Amino acid sequence: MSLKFGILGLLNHAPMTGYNLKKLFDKSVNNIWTASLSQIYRELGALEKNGLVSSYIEEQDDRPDKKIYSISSEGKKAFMKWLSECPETFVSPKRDEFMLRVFFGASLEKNEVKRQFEKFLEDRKAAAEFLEKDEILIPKFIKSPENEKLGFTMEDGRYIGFVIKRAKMSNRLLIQWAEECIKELGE
Amino acid sequence: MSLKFGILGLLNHAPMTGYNLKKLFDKSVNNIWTASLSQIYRELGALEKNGLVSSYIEEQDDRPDKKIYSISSEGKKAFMKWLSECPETFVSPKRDEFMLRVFFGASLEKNEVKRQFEKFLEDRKAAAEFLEKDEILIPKFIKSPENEKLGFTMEDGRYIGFVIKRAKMSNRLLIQWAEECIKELGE
DNA sequence: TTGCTCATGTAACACGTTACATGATTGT
DNA sequence: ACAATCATGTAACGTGTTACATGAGCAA
Repeated sequence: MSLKFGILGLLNHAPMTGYNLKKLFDKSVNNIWTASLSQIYRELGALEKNGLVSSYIEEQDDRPDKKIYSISSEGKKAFMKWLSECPETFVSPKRDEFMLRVFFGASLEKNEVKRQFEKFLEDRKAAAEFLEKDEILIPKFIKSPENEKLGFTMEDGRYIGFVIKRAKMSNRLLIQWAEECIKELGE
Repeated sequence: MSLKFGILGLLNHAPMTGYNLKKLFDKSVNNIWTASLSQIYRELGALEKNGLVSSYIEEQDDRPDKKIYSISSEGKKAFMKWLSECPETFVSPKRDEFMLRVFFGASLEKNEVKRQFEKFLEDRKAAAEFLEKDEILIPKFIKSPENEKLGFTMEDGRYIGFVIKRAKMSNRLLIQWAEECIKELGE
């Protein structure tokens, strides 16, 4: 239900192709919402049919032609409506495969569980490397030459900062949690 | 893909009906994996077709007859196979509507965003009440009369404890995060 | 008398994943 | 020589959500 609004929200900054949208998705909203290309194309088709976005073709000789999508005024209205109405529920569906494994851990040898936890830890530490080392910095994101045209403002930066902050905090927490679990499994 | 294993894992403790499965899901795996009744029935049908579970009917006079599902040896094998193979990726798909809102927060009035954050906070605090106040205690869960027959051991308790711990830690983190965001929006 | 619990499902729809197809350009 | 990037999609499948249908018993 929200992929729609993710797309509208990005198009609200600047018109772009489905392909571009996917790349922006991966770089920006990705911590929050994932989408595959085919999903995006399908959704764009549906949005166009409903008049929330419009498109035109930009021809290219060397590469496949581009189909550039823009948000319509209808689309802006729909986006703003969604954004401003406060949701009654804040819990989003959770489907965490690793946690399922942990839950059923007793059926497995302790050392095997431990090994899985250790791989999990590695994974989180790799993520930390990326998250903590200035790889994700709001000004960097906003002022990068590729994103310059996207019209992200400093005010956007504040909110993107909130998202990044949460990602960092969560990641640190997961590392701590995993370490404590491993320690408890250790003796 | 994992709903299947969630069901098999619970049936691995004791045979039960789809309806019971749903209730157990809600009480146990719910922090990790959500499933609706119709999903569970459909999945049980598929599992039975593939020989991973079997069922028999227990007739009742006052209430609708029960269809009780048990895990087969095939099912146990499949479950153990899944459980023991270490996943290469630990990131599960994230679709967090509230975070999407935050990401696009700049399009909204600051006070409106703040209001949404405050509702979010309330929500998390309500969850904290439940999580922190001994409502979720492993021994309580395992030794409750209703769960007695489910064959959860103390070893299960350890792992369920890990899950609960993470839920608590995450919730505390979210409260802290939301408070910091609200503070930053405050001035 | 209204709604919850028990207990089964079906059907339609929405959304997500994976695989396939096409084809030039650019970098290693 | 090989892979990645750019750029479009379609098709099939798998999973999740919502609504509907049935029907007794029990508690507020």
